[in-house]
Amino acid sequence: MTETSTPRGRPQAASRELLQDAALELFLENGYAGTTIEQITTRAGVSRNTFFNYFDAKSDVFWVELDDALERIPASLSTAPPTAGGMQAVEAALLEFGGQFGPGRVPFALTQYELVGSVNELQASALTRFTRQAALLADFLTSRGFERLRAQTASYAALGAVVAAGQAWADAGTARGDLLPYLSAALSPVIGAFADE
Amino acid sequence: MTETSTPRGRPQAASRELLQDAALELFLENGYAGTTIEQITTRAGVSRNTFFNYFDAKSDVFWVELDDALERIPASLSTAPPTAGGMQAVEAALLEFGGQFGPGRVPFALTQYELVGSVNELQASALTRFTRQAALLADFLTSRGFERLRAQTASYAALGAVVAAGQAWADAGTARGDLLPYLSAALSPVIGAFADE
DNA sequence: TGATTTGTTGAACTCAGTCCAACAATCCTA
DNA sequence: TAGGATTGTTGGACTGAGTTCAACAAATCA
Repeated sequence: MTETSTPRGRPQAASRELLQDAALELFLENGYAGTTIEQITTRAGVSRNTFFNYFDAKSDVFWVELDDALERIPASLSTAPPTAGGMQAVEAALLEFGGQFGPGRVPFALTQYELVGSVNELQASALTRFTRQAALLADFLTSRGFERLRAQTASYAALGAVVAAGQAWADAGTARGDLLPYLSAALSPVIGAFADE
Repeated sequence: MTETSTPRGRPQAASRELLQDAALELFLENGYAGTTIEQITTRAGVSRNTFFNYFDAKSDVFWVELDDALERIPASLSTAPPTAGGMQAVEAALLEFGGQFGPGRVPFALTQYELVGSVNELQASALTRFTRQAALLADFLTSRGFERLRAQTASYAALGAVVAAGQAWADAGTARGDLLPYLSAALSPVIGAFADE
């Protein structure tokens, strides 16, 4: 599977995890905006530029956990039976996505989602992710016979539901149980609206 | 209405319109990313810092026309008869918003919406606007008795429809007629899904 | 005339992100 | 055991948005 033999050149002095740990610590101590890339790399024991060997942007660290979960959506979509409707497949994929989170696993981005409202970099990176996923869903839906505008609208609406559910769940604080109930409640009217092809 | 008497201190050397004209010219000539604030202010005949007396960010110029139209939404919402459903009021407000655009009036942001995908500042500023409007709609819907999560989801979905319609309309190129048909097509399933209170 | 108000300017600064050339640590081959 | 190739790290210089602040300029008002 993964590369087992010893790698070729100079060994890595850092890793995504190392930098991520340093960064999240600092985000908690000084806030996202109050943390510079230099502080992150200093704590990780490498130089500033090395950061960009592992992440494209400071904001990428903010989203790592969500990104990992988002990555599986395409695979999840492709396992949908061709007999099921497009929207049902989307619903299943998004519920599978949401099923990964619970009281014991709250992605950092969600615990701090108010930040997205106030930090430019986070807004930009949030929208990047939203539009990427929307394009993914919309392509899938068009491949299932949806007309373009309808596919786009349905995708935006479904992802909007995911975001709303995530925020409501995060707002629920320590009392929150699983994300799933929030997600399926938010998703169901949207799926229903676009399901009848 | 507006201040009629002569203003007190030093007269303005610039104006939003002056800077906007200079900026949009340069955006067309060199692209958004290829235009610096300094170039804008130089063309407008003022100094760099003066730009920030009139706009909070370079990206604000990109959205001016849309911002102007968005400003009227709260007023539009408040004119809705209390007898009408919340979603009907939202639909009416968004259609009124969309009704302002046609082949003769295509906001700059829409003619160049692909840019939003590639320029960080534009992504951030786009999401700012999206969330601001969403908060507005959600507050309105909660005031009409919607439960929070439902209000948020419906707001995101409705605005998603607006965005999808705007993009589809922009994609239609010179052949496009009014925005309204696109908008009402995108909006109708969403309104229907959340209408039955 | 001088005080007040409002707007403009320049300078210095922070920080994310980019680019590039020098260098360091490893493995592989002869 | 010495080269070469490979991979990663580092430092330096740079761009450009956005912020802050103090100095200055142009107007009105008393």
